[in-house]
Amino acid sequence: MSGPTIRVLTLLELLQTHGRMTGTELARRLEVDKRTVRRYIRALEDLGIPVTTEQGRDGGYRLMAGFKLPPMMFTNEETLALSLGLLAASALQMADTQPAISSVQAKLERVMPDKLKSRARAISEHIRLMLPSSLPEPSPTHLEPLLTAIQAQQAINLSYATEEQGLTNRRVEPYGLLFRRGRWYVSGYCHLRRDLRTFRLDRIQRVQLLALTFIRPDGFDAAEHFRHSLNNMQGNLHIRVLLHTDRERAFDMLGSTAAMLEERPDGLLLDIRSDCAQWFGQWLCQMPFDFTVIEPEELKQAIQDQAQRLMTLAGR
Amino acid sequence: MSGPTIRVLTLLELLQTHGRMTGTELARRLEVDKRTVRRYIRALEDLGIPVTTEQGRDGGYRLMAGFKLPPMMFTNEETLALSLGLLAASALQMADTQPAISSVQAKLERVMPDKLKSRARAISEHIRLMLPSSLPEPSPTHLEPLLTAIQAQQAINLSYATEEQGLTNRRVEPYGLLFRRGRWYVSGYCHLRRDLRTFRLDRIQRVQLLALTFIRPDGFDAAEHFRHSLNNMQGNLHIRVLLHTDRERAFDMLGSTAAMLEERPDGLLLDIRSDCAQWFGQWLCQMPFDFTVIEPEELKQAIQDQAQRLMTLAGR
DNA sequence: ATTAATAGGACGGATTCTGTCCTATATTAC
DNA sequence: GTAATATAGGACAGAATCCGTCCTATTAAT
Repeated sequence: MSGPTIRVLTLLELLQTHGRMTGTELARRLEVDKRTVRRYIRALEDLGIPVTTEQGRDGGYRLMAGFKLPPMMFTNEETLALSLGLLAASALQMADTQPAISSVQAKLERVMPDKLKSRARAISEHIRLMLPSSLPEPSPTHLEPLLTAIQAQQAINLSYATEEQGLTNRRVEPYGLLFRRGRWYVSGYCHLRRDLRTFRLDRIQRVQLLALTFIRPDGFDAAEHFRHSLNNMQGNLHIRVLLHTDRERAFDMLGSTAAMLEERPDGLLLDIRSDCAQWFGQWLCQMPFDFTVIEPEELKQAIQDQAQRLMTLAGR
Repeated sequence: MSGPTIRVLTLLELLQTHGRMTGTELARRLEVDKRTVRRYIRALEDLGIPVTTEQGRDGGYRLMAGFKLPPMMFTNEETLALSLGLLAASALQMADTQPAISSVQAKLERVMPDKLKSRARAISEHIRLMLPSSLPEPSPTHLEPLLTAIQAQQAINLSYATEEQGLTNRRVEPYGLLFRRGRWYVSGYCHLRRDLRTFRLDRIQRVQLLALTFIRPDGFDAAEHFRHSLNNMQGNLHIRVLLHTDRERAFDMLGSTAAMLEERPDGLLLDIRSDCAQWFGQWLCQMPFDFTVIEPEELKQAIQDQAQRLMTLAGR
């Protein structure tokens, strides 16, 4: 965002996408002073663009109702983001969308000027993403009806295969969908269990939309709930492990979890909650660097158990 | 018509309403010199607005189609793919693109029919992706010049920090970019080492485009080369391990690698090549299920070593 | 009254812009 | 082939703009 010209255009775009915006907000977005935003508004008015301004509390700028322009073509940055996104969708195989992705690319390229088009091509041809992809088998067939139900806030009837009880039938008010480690989940209120539950899509046999609407609780976050339901299954252990390594090597093993490591004089402290000492212990067993378990005792035990098992498995 | 900013925008408007216009005519209308009109045209091009210019008699300037986004139609599947892709790009934090992603979403929504728009909204609001994201710190600053160089098949000069030798300087013919486990890499022919090499972007200090073009070998695949360079560092061990578990549990641990498991009467056979027995052994150490190492011996040794270490680390 | 908005004048320093010279290049008409 | 009419863009120095930081005024909602 270099010159004033592009900023004025961006201001126009911002006003068109968001309805009303305050000067302060615009100033933040455009990275200029509030005073300058006023000057830009004035410039738009000089160009004959009808900007309504409202003074006082709850005031702000807005384009006159009915004034609509088509959006500007994507910028270089936007094209990068878009192309990377499509690459990611393709690499993650989140849904059975390979042909859809190609045709989206084709449609978008058709409306781009040559320069952008070749840029988009370059991105999709010369960038490779190696991402953990999902199971090869099942395209998530139930995604479509679930999305509809969530959008319309419509209850559904699920035929769901649990590990313990086999096929169950339950009425569910679906709140949100989640994709994690190659699998799709749907979260919602389950009338059978009378609680929030999360269901794996590949275990759903049948989805039936009901003529019952519901109201989604405010601020429901599927990821939040998922994490919560993982952590609260049992135990909820407070785990503290000191890793004797540096941030870079830690990142190689932990990925983004590495961000929450705390610096200590003798290493990096991993302070985290987990549901299951055994699971966490096994995970720790792959670390190429040394570590010290501060708490809990169960974790030490889990690691010892695993080590014992490994000795036997690799025995000659 | 006060400042240059307004005049550039007026020029845009003039070109939009009249079809073709000569520089002299534009200069007259804008009350500036012809030279300045040329500068304004240049400014528009820098903004990403495609202007065709025709030299010679009957020449002039004209806007090309594609400086605005036209209305667009997508199928349901395409909308899903597009929205998921943008969600993924946002979750992976591959580049410093959060604002770009939002504005792409906004622009696309503006050119879609209402029905699709609400669908796109529903997808981005009700679907959460939990994906391994990259390091919080460094937005990959060198992505842009590298992409340009790859696209133009232009050699570059890299200032690269290696672990062993510190800062090095080398001429590289960049072939492709790769994103893997939260990090960006560039692959290409390195004139210093006279071989294909892969460089981490966060270790690149400076990229300098050279006025030297090269020819990319046909069918170069960055992922291929990356895998190759990982595997061929040393040894190139042939590994065969029998996993005593089922496909589903195997997938939980192996991710997409699970696809290459072969069914055996007594379990699933993992037949793979790896460079380093130690690394692979440590990775195996986290498995919650039993397994049998068929070959090589080094792998058994590596697992025993790790198990031994774990015993010490978790000793009371 | 207070608060949170817009409105806009004044000013100085950093930056950009602009007209005037150039020369080069491409296309068309004759 | 040549002339005519376009665009393309480097260099330079003086003029203008742009922008943030001061102000003070005004308007509307709480």
